[in-house]
Amino acid sequence: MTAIPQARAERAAPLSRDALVAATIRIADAEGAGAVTMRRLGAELGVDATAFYRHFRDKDELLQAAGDWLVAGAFDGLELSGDWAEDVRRMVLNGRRRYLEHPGLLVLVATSSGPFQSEAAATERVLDLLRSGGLEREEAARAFEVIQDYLISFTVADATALHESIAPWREAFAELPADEFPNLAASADLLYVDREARFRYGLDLLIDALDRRRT
Amino acid sequence: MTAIPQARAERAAPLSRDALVAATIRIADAEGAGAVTMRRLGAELGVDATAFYRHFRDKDELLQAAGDWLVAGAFDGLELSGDWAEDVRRMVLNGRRRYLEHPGLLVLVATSSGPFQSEAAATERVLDLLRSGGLEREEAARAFEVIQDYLISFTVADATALHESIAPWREAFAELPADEFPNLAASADLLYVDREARFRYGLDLLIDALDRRRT
DNA sequence: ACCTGAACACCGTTCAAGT
DNA sequence: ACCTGAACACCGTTCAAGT
Repeated sequence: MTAIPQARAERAAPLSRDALVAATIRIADAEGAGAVTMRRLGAELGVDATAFYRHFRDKDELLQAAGDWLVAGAFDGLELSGDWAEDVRRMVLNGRRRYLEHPGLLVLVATSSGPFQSEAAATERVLDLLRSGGLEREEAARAFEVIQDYLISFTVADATALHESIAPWREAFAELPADEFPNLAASADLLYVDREARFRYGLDLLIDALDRRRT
Repeated sequence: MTAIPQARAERAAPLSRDALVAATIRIADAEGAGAVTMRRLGAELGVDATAFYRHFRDKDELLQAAGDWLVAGAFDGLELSGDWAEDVRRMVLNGRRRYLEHPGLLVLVATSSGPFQSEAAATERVLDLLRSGGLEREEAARAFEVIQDYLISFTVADATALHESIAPWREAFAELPADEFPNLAASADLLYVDREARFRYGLDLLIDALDRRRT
């Protein structure tokens, strides 16, 4: 399976791993991570909830497959410029865009464990870029880990926050006495406004520092 | 409530919000985030599971209170040096240490939403440090957000990973053909080894870049 | 070979009844 | 005023029975 099936498959086509993964993507996109249950999956595919267990050992194995699909597309549409720092930036932002196209699925998959098959190829590609710019072996390995964690952790948090409002923060901070919280009062209009800007700011910090560590 | 009660309170003391939060901390520390259920909480305190609802509206309100306690201690034991970059580093590492003393609780609280009361004071203190070093208003606000997200996101991921082995990653990568994944093969011994080193490396990248943005 | 459906051991939460 | 206990609407998963 390489693309998301568009049609709502209410007819009872033959059940398969791919059909279950596709239904998972559809439900997570439309109704959020919490909506992906065995019973919901069965209803989506016109099948009993427990038919699932003919194709996957348990729910975690389904999430592995779904996560594998999500990560496999992390470089889709990526165009490199030849400039090292700019390309690291493009790679990360491309992955982020891909993941935010499926926020519900991302949140769902984040609860899963273990490595995805497609992670090996992704790791190889990022390591290749990092080392090609002159980052030595150990530096590249650590940079890879930090960049990966930064991308995944922040984007999962953003995907989770998509459904809840950030208004509670702003309201809670707005009510605080300015004499007791002077810095907070002075910065209140800047906090919790734009999660995309926050992500890019931190990413630029990381890349700037890495850029200076190249030999 | 400012300290963790040590005693296993099997006797039926009068139920209260503090007693429920203390039991939550104890259970999460000892048995993990998943063990904190209404029925388990009731058993811990010698009380019916539903007695809980006399003191909290729902489970999320309990997690808010527990998170508030956790964040309130983020600066406990912190000693500053007077050097700006070193102090930013100490602040973040102090919070991380505090959170990793209660990994189960951290994971549990991470599923909660909304701001904690103690976050205001913590934000004020971090903003104060950032601005005192010469970071301008907007730069300080964004730096605060990135540092906060970095600390929380990475540490939650580490706390989650504490209970699962990282061995699957290393094994999966070790089996890959070296000619197809040359960079991965060359770096396999460096990946997924030390999460603490990874955290500090990324933190140093962020602080280095911020240090150079001071005026 | 694959799917069904009852069943089990769990969740969080509500509400009438007890004291 | 506070706690109990049955009950509800959910979970993921197992297993014997169907076709």
